[in-house]
Amino acid sequence: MSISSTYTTILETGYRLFAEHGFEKTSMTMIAKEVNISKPALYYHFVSKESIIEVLFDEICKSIGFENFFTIQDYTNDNFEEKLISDGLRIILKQNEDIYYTRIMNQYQALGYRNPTYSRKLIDSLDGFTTGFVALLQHGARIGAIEDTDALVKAQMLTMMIDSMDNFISYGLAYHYEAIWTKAVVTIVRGGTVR
Amino acid sequence: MSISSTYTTILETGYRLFAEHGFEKTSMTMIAKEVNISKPALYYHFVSKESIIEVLFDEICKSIGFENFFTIQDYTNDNFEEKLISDGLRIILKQNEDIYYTRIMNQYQALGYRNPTYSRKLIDSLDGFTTGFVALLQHGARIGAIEDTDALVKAQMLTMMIDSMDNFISYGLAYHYEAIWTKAVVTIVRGGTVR
DNA sequence: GTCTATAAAACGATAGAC
DNA sequence: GTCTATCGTTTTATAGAC
Repeated sequence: MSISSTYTTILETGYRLFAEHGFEKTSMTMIAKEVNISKPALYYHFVSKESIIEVLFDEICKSIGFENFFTIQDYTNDNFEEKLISDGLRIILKQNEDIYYTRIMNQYQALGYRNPTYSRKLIDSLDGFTTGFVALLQHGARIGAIEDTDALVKAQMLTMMIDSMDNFISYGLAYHYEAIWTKAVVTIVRGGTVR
Repeated sequence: MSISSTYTTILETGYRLFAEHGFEKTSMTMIAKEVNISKPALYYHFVSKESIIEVLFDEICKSIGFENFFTIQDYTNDNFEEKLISDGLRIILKQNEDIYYTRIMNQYQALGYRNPTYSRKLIDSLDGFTTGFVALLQHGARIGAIEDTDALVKAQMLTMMIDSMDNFISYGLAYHYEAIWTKAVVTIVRGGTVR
């Protein structure tokens, strides 16, 4: 259809191959073969393998913002706890639909250890979740749905739980994620001050 | 000293280089140069690069058992909560001492996605923590230190929190880990049943 | 935009001497 | 146990025609 349909196909194919075999073990030859073009044609669209990896990362980053999963205005005194539970579970569900996501992110985390460009964006994304949860918890306190204590620590715990659940799910660990997230929300969000 | 001092040096050097540059970007030439031997000398001690990575993994796995951090018998009715907190914080402290640890484990996790030998051992290690926490919580309930509810879910949450804290610390995120772990222990362990 | 052909470098691993 | 020298393969990337 579009004049850059090849461009998109390359990105989609790269996403899959990178997740399956890893960045290093996925060669430009493999991608070209899978897309059914020659290697120089591939280099026409992307100046290097690294640039495919970079563009892919930016695309992924766009889709993982806190606001994509939580809309603070929709939280009321009546639905606060149950909505926080169900919205969190939606994230888990989304990861179950895309088995490649966490495998790819694991590799971007590794890149981040050596390249600040990647770590910066990953940290920003996590910060976005923490900041979002803080705002959500403060909203909850304002409307009288929850206690007004330790918002930052609670938000950091929720961020870590979300991240960790993604990780464990992608590894095929049969944990009780629904019960875990529910308990996290119920006890953490309700719970009082740390001594 | 020992006849296999070179063998040990290779492992230590490999650990550092693999953490710094990654498995793929660390070549046998680099390791040989850093150890100050030739490449064939390196191949005398290890039949392949993969075998260095494997031996390294087994060494690491030995040091991350639940029992290395938590001794159930030492938990009494008086010290239960505070000991669980301090023992957990000891794990965090240990990771701060070895900045390479999480970087290496991140890569073994990636290997595990494609090789069951690695994922099997990683999952066993996590299972060891969950099983250990269950036993610890049941012990706590038996001696009347905590409520006797949802031991498995609580144990899974604690395992995930430990794993996640390691991860976030290694990424340089300045979270309130002490407060987070304390709150996790206090609210999760004390807290009642999930509705 | 896509192709065939190829360059240039790096890699894992080995032969064979000492 | 360690060396020099080298093999065979694969990699990223490009020159140049269409």
